[in-house]
Amino acid sequence: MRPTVHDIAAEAGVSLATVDRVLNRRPGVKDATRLRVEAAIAAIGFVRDMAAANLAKSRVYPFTFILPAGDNSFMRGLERHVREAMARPAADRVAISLVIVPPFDGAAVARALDAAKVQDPAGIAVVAVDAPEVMDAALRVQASGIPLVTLVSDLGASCRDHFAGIDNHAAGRTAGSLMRRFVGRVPSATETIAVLAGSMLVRDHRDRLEGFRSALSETCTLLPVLEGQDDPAATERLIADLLARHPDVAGIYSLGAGNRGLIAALQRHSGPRPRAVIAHELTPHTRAALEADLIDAVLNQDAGHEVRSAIRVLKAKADGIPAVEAQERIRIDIFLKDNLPFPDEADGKVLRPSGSGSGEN
Amino acid sequence: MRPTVHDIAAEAGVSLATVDRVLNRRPGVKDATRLRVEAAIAAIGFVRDMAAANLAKSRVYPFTFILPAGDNSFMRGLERHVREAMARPAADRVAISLVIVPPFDGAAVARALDAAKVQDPAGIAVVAVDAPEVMDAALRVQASGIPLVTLVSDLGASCRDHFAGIDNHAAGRTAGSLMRRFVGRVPSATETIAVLAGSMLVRDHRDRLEGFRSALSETCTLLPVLEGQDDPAATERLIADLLARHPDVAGIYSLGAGNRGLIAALQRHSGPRPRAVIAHELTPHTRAALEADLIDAVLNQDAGHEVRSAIRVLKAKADGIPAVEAQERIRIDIFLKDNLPFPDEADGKVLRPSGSGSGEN
DNA sequence: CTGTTAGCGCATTCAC
DNA sequence: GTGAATGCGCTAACAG
Repeated sequence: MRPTVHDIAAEAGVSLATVDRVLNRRPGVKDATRLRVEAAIAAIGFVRDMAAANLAKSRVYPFTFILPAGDNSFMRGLERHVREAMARPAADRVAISLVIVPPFDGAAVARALDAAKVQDPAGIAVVAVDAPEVMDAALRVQASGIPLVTLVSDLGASCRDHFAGIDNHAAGRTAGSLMRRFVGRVPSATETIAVLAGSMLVRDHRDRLEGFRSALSETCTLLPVLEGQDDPAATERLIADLLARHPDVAGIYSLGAGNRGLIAALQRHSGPRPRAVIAHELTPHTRAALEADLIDAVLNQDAGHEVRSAIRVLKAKADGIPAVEAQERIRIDIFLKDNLPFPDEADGKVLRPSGSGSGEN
Repeated sequence: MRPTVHDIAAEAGVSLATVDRVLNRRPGVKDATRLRVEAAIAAIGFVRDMAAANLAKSRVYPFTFILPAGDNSFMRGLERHVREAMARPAADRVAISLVIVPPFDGAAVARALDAAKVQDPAGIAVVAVDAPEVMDAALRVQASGIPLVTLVSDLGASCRDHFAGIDNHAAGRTAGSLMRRFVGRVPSATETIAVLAGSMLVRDHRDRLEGFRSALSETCTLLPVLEGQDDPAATERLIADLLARHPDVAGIYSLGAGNRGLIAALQRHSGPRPRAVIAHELTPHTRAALEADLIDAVLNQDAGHEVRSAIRVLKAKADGIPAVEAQERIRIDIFLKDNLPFPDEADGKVLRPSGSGSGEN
């Protein structure tokens, strides 16, 4: 049997209450006593049973998550993962309120932040829009002492406590590397590459573009960036036009959403498709396109990981624990047709089992 | 407040004990009563607090892990993750005994299995060697009612309850796809590709080779498979010889271990290196090689995920819960220089935070 | 400053 | 078949 608080108490010759005070760094213990208890803890190698502690505390962490509306598959997947976390409050003693705001609407996000603030939750997670009014609202949240985490899309580092998302510059570089390799090297000829973004107004898209450019450097010729506003219809028109105008385009990098439009355009296109098509986020659409050989690679951020990480960080911040940033880094997954995970996993509909997580998986 | 067993008891007009019997599907309850309790559970939407349940049970799961010795970096990483799990028994009420056996030694694995069996643990996890005596021992373990999980390298499906590892055929296909793309398409010319394996006697290597072949089909010419026995020195000789003999080799796929030898040979080689080099498992060596542009891509299986998954499955089996196979699938990670995770993560030395795991992750 | 006591939500003896 | 009582390891009122 592992040592318990009783064992510490016995070893140190004090009562449970004192042990608890020392354990939780609470005041009201003479230094000498504290030292004795700490010695006892070290001596018998005590490790606190967090499950029991949480049970006794019966503390709940009220968190607010703010997500954009719209039919963006990735965002809806994100929402599903949040709802999943809401559905098992048992596991982590978390009570999440979910707020959906209009997409790409800084004012709406700012209002939602202010509204959340007055509820005084133990923490807020928000898919940020890179606008001044959002930053102001974020600063107000922070000023009121509520931990704030940005999700997927970041704000300035000074306006939030943590960012739960991928390194978008690295993602862009990764896409660039793959593009270079996939397009192939035709000696002494630079290839033409097209980039499709949602909007250069959001930070993650800008970062990806920059990374992509830096990886391709002078290897290829980049056409002017197309902006589809993450809208499938607009995107389809842009891509159809591109394919018509540049039959020789060797690769397309879609760094935003609206991939349904891209896929539709590729499908409708009669000529040979570009040698390399790379997109972001594994959704039912991009998955199908991978399987149908319309897309060659998909870079993905695991929405489930991001949500769970955000929750862990918010809890840590709420408890005043510094939360090891390095451990909460979100990976950039690369998926080809051949290493697609099962639909349930990345894409998924299913809850995790009783155990822990992986992390984690 | 979430409903508790007391609420059920009140709602159904029975005692806690009866509620508990129904909850845990134990006999000794009249059908009519059982129905009433179940109705109450459904009515108030009760969900059992597993943390509290485990606390009350104070059950511990004694598990035995059997791993190969040797200086294989991947295996040592695996061992580190097992030790990590041993170090925090608090989290999952697991008590792991770790047994290290000589590598590639079927007889030793079989002996270790038999030795573990007599301890009567709640489950056994083993990095299998594909040999008849191991299968026999596995069957003996299963016959004695102890759940058995193979880790990383599988045995016949009939000899174990679960396999915690990647789909190696898919991994081979993935490598093949990447190889095809990385080598580039030189119209009307097939390229020469070399495959380096550890040994065709282990199942995962065979599976990878098969997948690789199927993905490349007639696109490339595969040289006869080199077998380095996962030994760096032998591997280095093989590769040096290969590079000398086939200066035109376009790609190398290293599907086993011993990558230090491969890397050393590439480093020493004076001429241009093959256009594409793909290896398995992210270790300090392959990571450094990726960063130094000696290797182009690394396929990886997350050892930490595998260990945690094995534990989850063993616990589920021990409790008689069927364990959702689909949720325990291990992903095939693709790493390029550009999307390398931080050292601590895949490669890592650090423990996870207090929270759950992402996934896991 | 320190100790006593009563739970947190659930499982498990034992009586009835 | 069913119920009352006790405890898992820890925290949080209260007393002292």
